[in-house]
Amino acid sequence: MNAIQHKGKAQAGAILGKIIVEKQDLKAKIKELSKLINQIIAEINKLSIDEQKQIVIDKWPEALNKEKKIEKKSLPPLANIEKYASIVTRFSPNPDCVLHLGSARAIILSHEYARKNNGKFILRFEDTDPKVKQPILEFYEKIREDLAWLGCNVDAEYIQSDRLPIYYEYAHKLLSQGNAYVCKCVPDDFRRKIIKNQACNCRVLAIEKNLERWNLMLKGSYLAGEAVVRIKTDINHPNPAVRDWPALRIIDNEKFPHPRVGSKYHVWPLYNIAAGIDDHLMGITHIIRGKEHLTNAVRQKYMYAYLGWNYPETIHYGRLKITGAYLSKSKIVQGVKEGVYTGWDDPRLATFVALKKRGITPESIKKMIIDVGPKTADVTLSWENLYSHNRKIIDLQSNRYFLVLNPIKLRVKGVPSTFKVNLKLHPQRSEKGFRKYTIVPKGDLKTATFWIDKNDIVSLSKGSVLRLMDLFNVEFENVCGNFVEASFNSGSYAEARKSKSKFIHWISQGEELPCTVVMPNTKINEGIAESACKNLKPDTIIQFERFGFVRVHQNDKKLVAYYSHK
RNA sequence: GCUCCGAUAGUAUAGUCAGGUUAAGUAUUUCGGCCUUUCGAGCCGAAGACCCGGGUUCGAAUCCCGGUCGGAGCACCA
Repeated sequence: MNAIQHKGKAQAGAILGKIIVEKQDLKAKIKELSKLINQIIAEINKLSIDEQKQIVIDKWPEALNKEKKIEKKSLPPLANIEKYASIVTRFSPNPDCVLHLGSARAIILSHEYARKNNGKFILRFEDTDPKVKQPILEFYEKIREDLAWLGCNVDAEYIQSDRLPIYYEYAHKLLSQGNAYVCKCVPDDFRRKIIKNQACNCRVLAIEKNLERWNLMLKGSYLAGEAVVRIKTDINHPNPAVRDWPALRIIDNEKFPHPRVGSKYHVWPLYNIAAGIDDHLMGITHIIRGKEHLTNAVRQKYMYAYLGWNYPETIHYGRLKITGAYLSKSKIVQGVKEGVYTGWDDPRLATFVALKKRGITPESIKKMIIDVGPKTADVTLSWENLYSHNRKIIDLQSNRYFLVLNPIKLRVKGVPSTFKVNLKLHPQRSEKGFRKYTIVPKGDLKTATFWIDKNDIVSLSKGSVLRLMDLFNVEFENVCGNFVEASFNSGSYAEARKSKSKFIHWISQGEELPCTVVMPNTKINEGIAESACKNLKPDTIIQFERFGFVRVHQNDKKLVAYYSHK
């Protein structure tokens, strides 16, 4: 058997492996077994491949039937599910930009894992930096819309800027325990010391002193930058970034008011204390976030230990990129602000609103992210992959229409009679109905006039036959000014197939509707669509045959569509 | 520089934890062919990968060590 698979030469190693798997008890005698196998193989390999085949057919006829199995792609199971009564995950964006493909992993994995395990999915806005990463009011709502579009419904929503008293309470607790201190050092001094494993002077202060400083902090006695609450960790921790991390700092609340709570607070929590406390209080069982947070987990575990909490399970996935698109919030924000992009939904961007505009379905994004899974390696996705997922979804639903770019008139002489055609809206689903056109030849020459694409007649010589799809065949004569001259050839589809004629799409003159298609690079294609497109509603995804899928954006006297992909 | 991660075809992923049933499975891509009144879909076929070097072992994609390359963190950002 093995010999046949390998062109008449059996492989000892593979056979040995197979036998051992089937009969574990032979392991002890492996050397003898190996010898035996080699002898047998030597004999078998003397035989011709046909002889080998015959033996197999005689003895094990079923062995040659290959079988194929189809597996469904799904997520690996979550770690330690059994430890928790129910699974809770969260997605926690800073509302400083719209969501984009880079966030897709956090959102879809968190949501998917929650749903798969009958758990809860929480949305938490992490808007605790009114200064450096200023939250912007419009994005709270935009993010909710993005999630809804993706089909990731949230079970609960929290906003951190509503929760400052909670963070204060725990800060107080940690200070009272002596597990945190108010540090008044200049950041540079602190850094210099901590790198050398030296505690700063504030670290050793009495608990009472620290609480006193904390009260002064809250009262507003310190200016921004003058004091910061630090969580004690291990001064000798190998990673300097872990040592005594900052938990709360002072921000000038007049200069930097918060968009939601204004100037109410000047002491703001930093990521690790806010997210750390919230994850516990909200009962998060599995944190799914980017690997840039790997050391944050280490930092937070100190705080969890002080508070007697168990740290949730974590999944730290790698960065996700897609070829040729910026997935950096700052670049997107800057580009939109400067007018480089037409808006958050500029087709060059990989924001969800842009993808939506281009007719990329949320299902396809979901499939792709689940396909990629939760591993820590960075991935660079290719658009082809996303398109392929999307195509599978929209191909089945999208109606077909004709779009003629580079229109030129085709005059067909000698059309023998009136043609009434029914063009299928979908090639595989005739139940979807038809587009109906009537072609009436005019004048003595019985002429019918159409719009066709200039590119379809470029290398044509006199006498070549073209098939107007679903209509009839014409014989090309010449190009005369703005017209392509042709004559009626026959109505036979079979003939066109047989002669391997080119099949082209067409629009009957008078049935045209101006149309522009915006490409993913913002280039604009002007052309005409068939009149049946008149009633298409915005957001509909259709396929222009021999061109590609597009999403209808506007349809008011002129059809404006965004190109998806082939 | 310090501290962590990671590396399977062009892209993505399975297999790695528990070494042998796998000369590496799947999707996409590309190329042939069939089919189809689209250059779409579908069907059939082909191409294409275990980062490198050592070690352990009868046997390594899998375990160990070293290197290379890539990424992240080292903020009073999240």
